[in-house]
Amino acid sequence: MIRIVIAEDHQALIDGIKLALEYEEHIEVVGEALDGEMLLDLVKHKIPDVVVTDIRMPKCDGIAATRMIKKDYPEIQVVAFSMFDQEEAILQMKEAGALGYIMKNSSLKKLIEAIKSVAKNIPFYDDSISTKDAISKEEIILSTREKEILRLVGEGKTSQEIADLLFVAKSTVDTHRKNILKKMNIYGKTDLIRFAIERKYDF
Amino acid sequence: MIRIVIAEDHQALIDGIKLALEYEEHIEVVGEALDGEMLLDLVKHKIPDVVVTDIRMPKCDGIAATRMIKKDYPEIQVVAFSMFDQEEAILQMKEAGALGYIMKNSSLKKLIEAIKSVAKNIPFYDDSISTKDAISKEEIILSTREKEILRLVGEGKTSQEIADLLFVAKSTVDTHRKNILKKMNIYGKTDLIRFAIERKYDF
DNA sequence: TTAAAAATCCCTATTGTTAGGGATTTTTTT
DNA sequence: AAAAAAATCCCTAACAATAGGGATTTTTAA
Repeated sequence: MIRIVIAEDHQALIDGIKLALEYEEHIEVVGEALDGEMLLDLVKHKIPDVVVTDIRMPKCDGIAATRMIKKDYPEIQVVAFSMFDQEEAILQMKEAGALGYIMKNSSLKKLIEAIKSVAKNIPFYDDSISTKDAISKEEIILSTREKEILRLVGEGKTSQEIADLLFVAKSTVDTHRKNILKKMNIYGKTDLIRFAIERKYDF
Repeated sequence: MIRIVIAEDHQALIDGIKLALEYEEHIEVVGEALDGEMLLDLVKHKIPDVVVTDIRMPKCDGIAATRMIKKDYPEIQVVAFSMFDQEEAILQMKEAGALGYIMKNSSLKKLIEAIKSVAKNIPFYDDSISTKDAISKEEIILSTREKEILRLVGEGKTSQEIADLLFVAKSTVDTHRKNILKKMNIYGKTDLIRFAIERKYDF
């Protein structure tokens, strides 16, 4: 379980991140801060595994906060989440000790990848060539048909409805569902509908 | 169905908004723009009902874009989604013709409320007193127990598991589920698990 | 071309949810 | 105190999904 703290000026973005992370089983948001001061306070009390922080923040900016965090808690990894194209900020953040850097145009999916990556001590710099091969990619090896069916499952369709749509037998759809469950290592506890809805943004 | 176009500098925020709106049956995202120029182009081609736009954007800012949109398409309503505490921007946006204004610290839920509100021609200014009573609130009349159970359903728990947690009989949980379905007017087509997951952010 | 992967189909059994009908007790509101 | 609302419980039937086992055909890649 990766315990993270989010520091971000914009509540809406925090909401979006939390919404995306809510369905990540291995990532738990243990705190959120709206400025650098709150962030440092939170880190002290929660001791998270990963800190995701905006660079521009009120009271104390992300770079300064990262420096202090890395000084007191070197084992905590930091992902810088910048809203701006500050190229020099990447360098400053690297110097401050951030292991991940996400650009303003990155998707939430990338952010999640970054969190997982830095948690394993693997750097993740988006839109940079230097570490592209180091990106943690646990490729989902679903076939085209399986993805198609998973999508339809996520849209709330039943096996019978999917079968009718794809002109195949219900038993075929059921078999695909079974194989998807196996590939995804979700045994019993949850059903595929939930999984499909939760992972919808990940296709 | 409210057809909307989102203009927003930050892809991650667009992702978050789309994620939240994906489960809003009455709102459809028909386009997204990363700058003001793209926005004006999109509006021309898609003619949406509502435009959600950031104020600070490359090429052409949200205020200027709003002015042009309201000039050519006065029936299109605009929700300004500002990342900054620019108090003067509210006035400028009002003058430009925006009917809604969401502050940087607003939740995505508020944004959805704003979209629904302006689509009905009702102004929505977050953190302002003037229009607070005009907020569109289709209150969900679920009881405390029902909300509690809906939340647990959304967490992927089965009726039996919920029953054990709440120290009641499974039949009680089932009855609550039935009543929730009735109150929410979801007959057959979808199941409650889906509904609960989809509305999770709305509690 | 041959082996591997993907896609197709069927069977049985169990569990879970929906949908219909009941009913009683507790709490809240008028 | 009486009426309304909320919460509790039970029954049956039907449908849907999971889990286990099989099997064949078509595609793709080595």
